[in-house]
Amino acid sequence: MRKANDAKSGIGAAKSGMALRAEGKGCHGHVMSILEPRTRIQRKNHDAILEAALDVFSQKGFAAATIDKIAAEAGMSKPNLLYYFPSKEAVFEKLMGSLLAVWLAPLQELDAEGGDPVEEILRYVARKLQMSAEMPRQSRLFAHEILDGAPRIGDGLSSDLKALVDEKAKVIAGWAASGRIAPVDPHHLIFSIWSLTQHYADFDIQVRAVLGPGRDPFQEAADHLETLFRRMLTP
Amino acid sequence: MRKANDAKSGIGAAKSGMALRAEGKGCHGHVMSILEPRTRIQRKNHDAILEAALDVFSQKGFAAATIDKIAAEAGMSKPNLLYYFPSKEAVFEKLMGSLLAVWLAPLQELDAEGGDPVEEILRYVARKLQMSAEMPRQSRLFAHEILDGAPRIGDGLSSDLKALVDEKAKVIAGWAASGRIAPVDPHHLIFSIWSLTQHYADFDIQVRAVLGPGRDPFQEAADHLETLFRRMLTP
DNA sequence: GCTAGCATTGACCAACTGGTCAAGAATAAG
DNA sequence: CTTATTCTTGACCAGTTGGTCAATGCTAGC
Repeated sequence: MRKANDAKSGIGAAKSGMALRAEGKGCHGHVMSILEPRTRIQRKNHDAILEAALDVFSQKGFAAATIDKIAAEAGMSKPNLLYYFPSKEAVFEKLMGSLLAVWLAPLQELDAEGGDPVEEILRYVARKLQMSAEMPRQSRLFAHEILDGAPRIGDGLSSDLKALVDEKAKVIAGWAASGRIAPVDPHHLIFSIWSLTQHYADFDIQVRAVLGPGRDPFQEAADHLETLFRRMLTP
Repeated sequence: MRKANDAKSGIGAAKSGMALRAEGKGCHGHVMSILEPRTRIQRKNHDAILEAALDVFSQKGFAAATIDKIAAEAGMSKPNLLYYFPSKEAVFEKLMGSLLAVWLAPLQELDAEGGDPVEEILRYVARKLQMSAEMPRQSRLFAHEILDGAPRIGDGLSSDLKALVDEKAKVIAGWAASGRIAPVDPHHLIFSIWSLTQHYADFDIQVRAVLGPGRDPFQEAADHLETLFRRMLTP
């Protein structure tokens, strides 16, 4: 089934050293599989491809996406896209890698020293919901990947992500132990926040269909989730 | 992009009348596109196909699924599968249609006369979580479809589903108005229940990766969600 | 055990997809 | 202007996929 990328770990492996030009030989193939684009035109096309890839991949997932669609969306031919990226998988992995940090930034900012812990968590919830509202494509991209069994993120989950969550779980556990928030399992609290906020991006169609026209899902969600988490966390 | 199935509404349209045998003419093609299987062997193969289809469709979604894989999983050849169903889409729609009722049954049972409203809702949450644990493939199947933009369920969302949710939202609103549960937006309460319970099935890989080995996600989730919703709903 | 219709499948086809390649167009450096 | 390098793409290829069809195996009723 799989070709030959079994223990390839996908994302994490992309940011190794290798500063110099790489493949100085002729070999017309793709210029910069790993390096950042150098010239003006390279940067433009590189960005256009990733933007188009976000659009296409986030709609129906990896399998339904075609490099033809991505290339068309980026305003270029398929061979031209493959001049910048060696394969469809490479585009996907580069995209995921470049988005992961942004996507996890709000959790990174969750800090032990931030005033009232309840407000600190509420701020995280609000930020996360705002990201669902303003970056639904990113949310759906990750949702597709996880739902597919994370075959391309792979170890990124059990290494980087787990480490970050474990770290923040300790902070939350500290708050709970000191009675500054109601007792709660920190990991599952984080799952709940992810689940509830991303639901409004990932299942947007369902939410809108059920609510009917003339309602603003994200505005209502902001109120609802603040109530929910405030009731849940206030000691 | 789409072939020619724009206003086709998918699921709802499948259960029209047409009791008789349909297509009495020779025409070797698929026996019962609409009818239930008649003979012993028809029923066996019909069921095997739908079971296999659930397996394959739920893993990577509609696009990544192939009728070859489904046929192999069902222990038959591709033409044989296409003898029972006219197309890949038909298999998918039949599957969704046959599962939708089961999937929504717990919500159907949510009743105004059921003792304490908080316990009634908690029972719904527990049942829904149990379904995620015991029927993760069904959960993922629906998740894929909604995430894809519900192109094959189509109107089912804004008609049948909306009607059911609106009905139950009224019940919940009544409970809130009479002070038997804390004030809450009924629609968003239902979204929260769906989101939190199905999260453990749809994002199972992520949950397990973050929790690490040796933990039981669904057992922990049961405790966590009971706490969450009890705190949220107790007046 | 015969036959009519049900069940099954190998072979096939057209459309599509990921990826290659050689040749030409644009561009930057001298 | 020249030219070495970078960009760009039409044409092409091999593999896959949804779906068809004619031929054959099988079963039920007689």
